[in-house]
Amino acid sequence: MVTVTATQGNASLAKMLHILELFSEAEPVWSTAAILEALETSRSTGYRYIKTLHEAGLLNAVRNGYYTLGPRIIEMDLQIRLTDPLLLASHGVLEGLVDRIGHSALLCTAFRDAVLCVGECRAPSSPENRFSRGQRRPLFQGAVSKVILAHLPHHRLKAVYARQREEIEKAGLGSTWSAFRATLGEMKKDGYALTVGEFNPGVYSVAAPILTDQKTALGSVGVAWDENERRDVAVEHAVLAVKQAAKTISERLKEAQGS
Amino acid sequence: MVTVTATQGNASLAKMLHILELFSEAEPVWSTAAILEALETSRSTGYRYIKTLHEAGLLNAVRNGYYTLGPRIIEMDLQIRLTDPLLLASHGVLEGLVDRIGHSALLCTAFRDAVLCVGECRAPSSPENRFSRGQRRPLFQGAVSKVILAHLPHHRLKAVYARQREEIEKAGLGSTWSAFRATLGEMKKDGYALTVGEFNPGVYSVAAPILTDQKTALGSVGVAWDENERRDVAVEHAVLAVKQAAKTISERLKEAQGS
DNA sequence: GAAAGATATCCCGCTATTTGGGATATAGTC
DNA sequence: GACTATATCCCAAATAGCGGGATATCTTTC
Repeated sequence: MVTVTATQGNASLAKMLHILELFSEAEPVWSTAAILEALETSRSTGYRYIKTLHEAGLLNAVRNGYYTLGPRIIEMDLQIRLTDPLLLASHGVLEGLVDRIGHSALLCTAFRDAVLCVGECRAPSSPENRFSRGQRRPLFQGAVSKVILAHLPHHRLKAVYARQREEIEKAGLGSTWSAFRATLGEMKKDGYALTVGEFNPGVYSVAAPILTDQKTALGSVGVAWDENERRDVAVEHAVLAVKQAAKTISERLKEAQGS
Repeated sequence: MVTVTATQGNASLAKMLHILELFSEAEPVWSTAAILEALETSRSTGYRYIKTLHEAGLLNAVRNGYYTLGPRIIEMDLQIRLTDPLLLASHGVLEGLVDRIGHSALLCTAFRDAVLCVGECRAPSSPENRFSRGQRRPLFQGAVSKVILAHLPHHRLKAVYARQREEIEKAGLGSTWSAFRATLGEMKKDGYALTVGEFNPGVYSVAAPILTDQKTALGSVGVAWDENERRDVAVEHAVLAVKQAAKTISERLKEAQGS
């Protein structure tokens, strides 16, 4: 677990928010006692934090003294779904991709030093997978991630490299800054990324960047399919379709920006 | 807008969280300046709050000095979707309802003095409506709400009545506590609620409660259709199907509880 | 329906923490 | 690579949160 770094001065604020980080798929329900222990604070303070979060709707009391993440989160996610320009601009496009390629499509965006899936459209045949909205993915594996990485703004990229030099080398993206930039430059020139079995074994993935006017990435669109699935889809065809989809979304975003 | 009541002692904590309440469908993007003004606090403090929320991922920096709700919310919503017992227990059931009735189905739960939609399954013909996951609905209008209200635990109901006496009377649920209880008792006996055009004009709605062992509501399932849509579905049929669905979900929850 | 057992809130002096105004550093723009 | 706007840092003062214990509220049990 990554501890949220409270820069200075507002330790209690960050500490309170840290409670939200405790909840996971494996441990979705926390007792007050467990929260208090995890916080390493006095009973009073812990209860106060819990109460505040509860009043804000970010925590939900289930049975006696047990909490889960709260309903306000569900509400706020809807608020985002209704207003996120990226998501709105992709309406219909993902569906179109699925129709054309026959495999599941994904919409992603950068989040910290990772990539977050914000939209998806599953192919009819496709099994329930782990690529739903809200899924976090590593920044250095998989086509949707790599293609975003390649189109990150200058300084963002530099900051990422400083923090993740080791991971970047491990992912085979270059052992020096210039090698790293060269690898990404190649991808940038192609305008798409293709990976095989990086994030999930045996899974093909093709992705293209959604770009601003300044040619930096707002996100990416991609399709993925298992190597054991029907292979009659030419990779080139997928590349074209994905690039087309990305372009459509990019242009819609520019329009929305203008209005 | 309902101001979150900070009980005591932790005003700054609540104030920070209040920033999240600023964002709405109508105003999804806020400038730092506007946030600072809304907070009525010093520049330093406001920036600190924003920074803390930003570090927690609850705020997202878009362009220079402008924020939207952050990606962590999307992640946490997934975390809830993957673990919420109510939602998990309803998997397949909503789809079954839609197949049987031919109209859109809804899964709801109580939240503060309102009802929150947490799941939906739209009928193929059904238009994009406003009943998605995350939508808040009044507690005193519409079948899904009323049926939850009728099965609220004793003290919850009393508290609600104290706060919302006026609204309750306006909704025709009774002008005294005993009349209110009588109205709800009727509904409780029936085991379902039927409303016509309460929340949305011209919309029929049938709902049944999802109950615990103690016969208090964890939520409700319902179906809704426009009066102008195909009317060949007998209301009685819908009632039976909805009650059946609610029963199935209730039983699944008990099983899950036990294991 | 009333009592026992938990769970959460309140009280209030103390002191650590946040506060806030201005200077400074960073990021984004041209 | 220089400029403007945005965000962070610095530090003294004091406010507002902290914590230990008592109390109130809710839940369960008989």
